[in-house]
Amino acid sequence: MSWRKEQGRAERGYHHGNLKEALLQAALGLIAEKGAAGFTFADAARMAGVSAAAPYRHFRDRDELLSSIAQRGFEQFEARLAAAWDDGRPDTVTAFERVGKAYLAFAREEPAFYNAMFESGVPVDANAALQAASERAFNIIRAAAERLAALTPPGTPRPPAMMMALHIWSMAHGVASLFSRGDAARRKLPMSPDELLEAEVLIYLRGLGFPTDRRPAGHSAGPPPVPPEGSSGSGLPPGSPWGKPK
Amino acid sequence: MSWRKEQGRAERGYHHGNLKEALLQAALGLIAEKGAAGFTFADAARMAGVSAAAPYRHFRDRDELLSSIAQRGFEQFEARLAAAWDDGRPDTVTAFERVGKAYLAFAREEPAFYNAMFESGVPVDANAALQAASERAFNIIRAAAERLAALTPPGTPRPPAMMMALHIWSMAHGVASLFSRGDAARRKLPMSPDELLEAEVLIYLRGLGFPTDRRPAGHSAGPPPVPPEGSSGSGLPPGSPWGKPK
DNA sequence: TGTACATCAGTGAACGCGCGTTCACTGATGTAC
DNA sequence: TGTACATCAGTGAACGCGCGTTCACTGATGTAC
Repeated sequence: MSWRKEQGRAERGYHHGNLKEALLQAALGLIAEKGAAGFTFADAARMAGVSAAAPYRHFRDRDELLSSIAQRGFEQFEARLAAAWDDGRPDTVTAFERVGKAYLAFAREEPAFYNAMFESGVPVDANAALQAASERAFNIIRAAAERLAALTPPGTPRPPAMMMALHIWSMAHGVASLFSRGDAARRKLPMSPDELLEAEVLIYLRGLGFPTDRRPAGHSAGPPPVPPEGSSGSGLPPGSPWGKPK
Repeated sequence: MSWRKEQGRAERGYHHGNLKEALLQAALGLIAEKGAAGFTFADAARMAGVSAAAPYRHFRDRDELLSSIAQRGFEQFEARLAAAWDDGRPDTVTAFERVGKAYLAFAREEPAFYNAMFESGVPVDANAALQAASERAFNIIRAAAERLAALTPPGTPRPPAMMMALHIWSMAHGVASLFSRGDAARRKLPMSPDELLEAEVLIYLRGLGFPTDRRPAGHSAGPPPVPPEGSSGSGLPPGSPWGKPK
């Protein structure tokens, strides 16, 4: 067919130039749209404007592409969590809460990454680079938990720092995957996921002995305290979020 | 082929007798094995020992089968949560914690149902029966949260009961989906998911003003208090559970 | 009790489809001299 | 600066596969009389 060159591929030559990157981007878009389960290698090639055989020059198979995405996701995740933590400034509790929000924000804004990282079935130990990236991300939360642990008021029983890190992780993941993901499966809520998580973390911190309705000495304005009865979320229709239709 | 009758289908006649049920069971097994994403209609037929066309007599399509499973899952889930709640006996806090454990137990023991209900992408509002079933299940948690709310010591700010219900749900779901599912994607933990969730809930309850290291007056033995530093989980290798290989 | 017949729940062959993967190939790029 | 050549990144045709779905069919069951 002599029209090959004129057809769409006109702008680029025979070589794509940056196919690996283009495939990652295409896959990311497809995952955001249909979930990691529904994404196919062939589709990614098509979206990148390339034949179905071309991706094999850059990825052994579909799984390798998927785990590359997960890895990149963990790297960006780490960066965002680290920025939110900001080494505990201005104070540990404030920074800790900010990490929780950053977690949610990531899940909301990067549903494709989040999906590939936590819901695609890619085993974290599939390859060393992926595993290292995921460890670095978790270490931000762990470091934060350790600082928090060192600060808990004496007299209050508290779990090991590692457990606290896992608590914050599961709270954030729970809220994110039930209510904050970008796809259609998420449940409807009578409040924002951020409000929900923030209140949850605040109650948790209070349970650890931190005063949360008044900031630790030396810090003025912070996130609002646990919402009292009657604030957003109450007075709304009593339907179940598991069953809320629209 | 004249051997048709003698081959495998010998025990049953031309009619299966209970194909609908057999398909549901087959699908459940397949989902447990490969996840809802990897389950196919044809596979379910094969496992039920029936031609690929037979399922169409009982289900419009794959999605209808899947949402039937989700619905049945919510029904069983409700039953287990209700049994755990036991109308708040012997006391609200104890029963509340038992609900959390029942949640985890369900996720662990019925990964296929859990998957279909929460991770398969089946929209809860796909059909009225499914939605009703999921609502009934959530209502157990909501009822428990309401009783808890009515009991919170005065003076402690607390969120609406609905929000408390969502908190317990997301904690349980977070732990379940990260650490307690039956499939290969779950992360390794330096402690049991039950311990993790129990401590999390206890700290949360303490944050609501409940005394958790000593049971409310009138109740003797209960779950252990929040584990102090040094209990299970500490002193273990400092690796990240996101990256823990084996 | 027996028979005719309607209904029902399966069969198996066929179809179109898209995927993953391989293969010999070819156009483009870069480099040695 | 020019040319020969190796290397690289794509092509497109082909393959086998399993899935979803439809179709006319047929064996089994139940029921009216």
